[in-house]
Amino acid sequence: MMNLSLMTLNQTVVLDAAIELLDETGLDELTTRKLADRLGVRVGALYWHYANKQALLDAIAEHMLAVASRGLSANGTWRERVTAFANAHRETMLSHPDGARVIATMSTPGPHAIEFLVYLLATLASAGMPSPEREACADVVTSYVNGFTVEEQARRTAVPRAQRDAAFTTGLSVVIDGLAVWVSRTEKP
Amino acid sequence: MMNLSLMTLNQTVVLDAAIELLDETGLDELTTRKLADRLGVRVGALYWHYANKQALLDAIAEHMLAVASRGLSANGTWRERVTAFANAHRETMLSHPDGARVIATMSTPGPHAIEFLVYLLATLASAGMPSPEREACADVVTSYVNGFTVEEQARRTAVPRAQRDAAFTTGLSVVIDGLAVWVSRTEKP
DNA sequence: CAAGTTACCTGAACACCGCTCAAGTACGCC
DNA sequence: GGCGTACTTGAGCGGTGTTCAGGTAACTTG
Repeated sequence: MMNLSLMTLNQTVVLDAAIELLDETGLDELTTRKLADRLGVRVGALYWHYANKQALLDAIAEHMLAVASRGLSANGTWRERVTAFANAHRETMLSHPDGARVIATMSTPGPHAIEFLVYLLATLASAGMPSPEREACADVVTSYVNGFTVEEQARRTAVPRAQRDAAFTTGLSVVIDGLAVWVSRTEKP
Repeated sequence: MMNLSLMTLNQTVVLDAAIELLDETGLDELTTRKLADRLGVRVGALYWHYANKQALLDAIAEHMLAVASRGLSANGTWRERVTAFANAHRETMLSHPDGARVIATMSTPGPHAIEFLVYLLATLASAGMPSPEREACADVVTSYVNGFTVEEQARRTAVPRAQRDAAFTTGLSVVIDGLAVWVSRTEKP
């Protein structure tokens, strides 16, 4: 006896189905039972492959951040690289419904999440930013992107995409100009 | 027959009990049944006073922001006022367990939430910031504070409070320096 | 090839959750 | 005293994440 999809379950198959379901129905409708139905399987089967639902959501977040990391280049000025980081971060979150919530409520950052963050820290280091302030400055960027995008995606408002992009870009310029002040302040004396 | 607390239920009593329960157990344990137990009442009674659980959480958020607004003064430079706003925002969120989540997932901003935001917008206006950019700059501040504090409170990490305060203050300085660049840029020409 | 071990899945529950609503109770007012 | 309003109960609905003994199929081994 084989299941409907003629395919044994494994972590990747479950993950892909979960992402499909997320894309079609949003995070609130992503339940273990609906996921099991889609896979032609009973609920309990899922728990063989993922310890619990949060572990599955963490896997989704990891997958998203892996995609985001792929697009980052080591070339360009630090301003360009910070901009690329922030845009990739936001774009990734917006690429799935409730993607911002999925990433914000991630319980343990995986290797790709760390790699993603390290890119930002390395960029700030290359701009000459010393270490105690560097982490705080990285937090400014990630906090801004997170805060902006979570709210943007939570409100189902009819503000057109182009306008939201403009607001994000303006805000990002403010942040980067703030970083530039600190860079010049620490490299001058 | 009177209930245990010798007190008829009303919106304020329910709200106060909900805040107590939030303080003692956190948002995940704040359930309608536990709240009813605490009030010596059955679950259904709550729904006479609040349409649903989200309405009750919104009331908690409103109450928190009302407290936050009370501390804001109209005096000082725009930098001092933005700093006061950001500190009050964070302090309010940290004043209850999961307070950041409560405020971030607020469905409809009430009058106190609006009053709070208007303070920031008015401050930026008084600094000479013109209108299309002003809203984006306010978003930078609120997004940063939200993003920072949500993550700070979500991670139950053992980073000492003083260190988190320092990181927040450093990040806030970056943001304000960024705003200052835009202020001087728009008032000079 | 038979027996045994492992990997995976089912079936059936458990303990919760937010929410609804007819029926009951207590109160103030005419 | 009777009535109407304000509030609460009691019971239940449909949903959630999670558990686990027991089944089933496939691979390994003697």
